[in-house]
Amino acid sequence: MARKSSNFDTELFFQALGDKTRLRLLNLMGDQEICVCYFVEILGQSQPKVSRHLAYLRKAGIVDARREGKWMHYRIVMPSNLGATQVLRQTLVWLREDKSMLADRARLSKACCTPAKFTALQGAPLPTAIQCEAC
Amino acid sequence: MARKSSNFDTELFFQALGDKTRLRLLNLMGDQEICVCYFVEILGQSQPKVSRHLAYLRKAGIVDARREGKWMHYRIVMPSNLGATQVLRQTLVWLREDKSMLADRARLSKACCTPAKFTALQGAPLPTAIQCEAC
DNA sequence: CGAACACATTCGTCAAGGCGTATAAGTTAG
DNA sequence: CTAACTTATACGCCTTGACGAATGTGTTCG
Repeated sequence: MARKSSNFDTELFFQALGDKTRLRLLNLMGDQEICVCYFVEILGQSQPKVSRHLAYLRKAGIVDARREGKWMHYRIVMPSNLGATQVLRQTLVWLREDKSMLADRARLSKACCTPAKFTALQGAPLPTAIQCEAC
Repeated sequence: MARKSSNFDTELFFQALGDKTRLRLLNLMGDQEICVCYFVEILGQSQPKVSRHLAYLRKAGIVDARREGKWMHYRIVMPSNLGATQVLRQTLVWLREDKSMLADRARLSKACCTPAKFTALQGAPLPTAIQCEAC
């Protein structure tokens, strides 16, 4: 059940955006649905750390998860609150122009094109809806 | 001196927005410049608490202050980072539609029209650039 | 079944920050 | 100068949350 807009936690929403790792995760997701192992590989952070931050984003109503066998796929979902949706969209646009965020996405594209070079990603499902003309 | 965009602290920016009291302060400021004593009166919070939150907003580069005699006037300043500016604008639009935020602004208008009824505001400078046809 | 794998959660530690209270700092009036 | 006034800061207490390390949970495969 979707949380009612009147119950939306604005503080939690902004607090969720107030962390570099979480912003990087959101930037990597963009319009895609991404497997946790890709986050771990691209960010170079520990798996528990990534998982905790994803849980925080989920609690704030910014992302949602889907299980596919052993793998968990995360994607951005627009919040139940319209104002929050607008702010989130603007934030994603902002991130898109940041240099370090651009570098993260570049590494993700590379990993998607040549997953064989990333031993941790053997057999892992590719992000969906990725457009990579080099593949 | 304006802080360079490359040095802008994105985490601090969002963390500054992740507190109800600070959002209320930003909402009250809007396009105006407001005296601290008005914040204290309208929010019904202690003066040190209000002052601490204003200091946090200032540290995050979201507001600036101007001294006028005994009084301090605070106003919103757009951050040095363009993306942050866009997000902040969108956030202010969001707040404008929130019911509790609307009520805060209504109380501010009332206090501006009839400051004599608020003993704490005797002699305090009115917010500037306020449009109040009822006065 | 049990082992291997992907991910989530818990635990202990530590730093950041929110609050009330008290006090300091800056300004003005007398 | 002193007193009154407005605002800022320091202090102690407490909660939240970030981290690494260890452990738990859910799934697949043999």
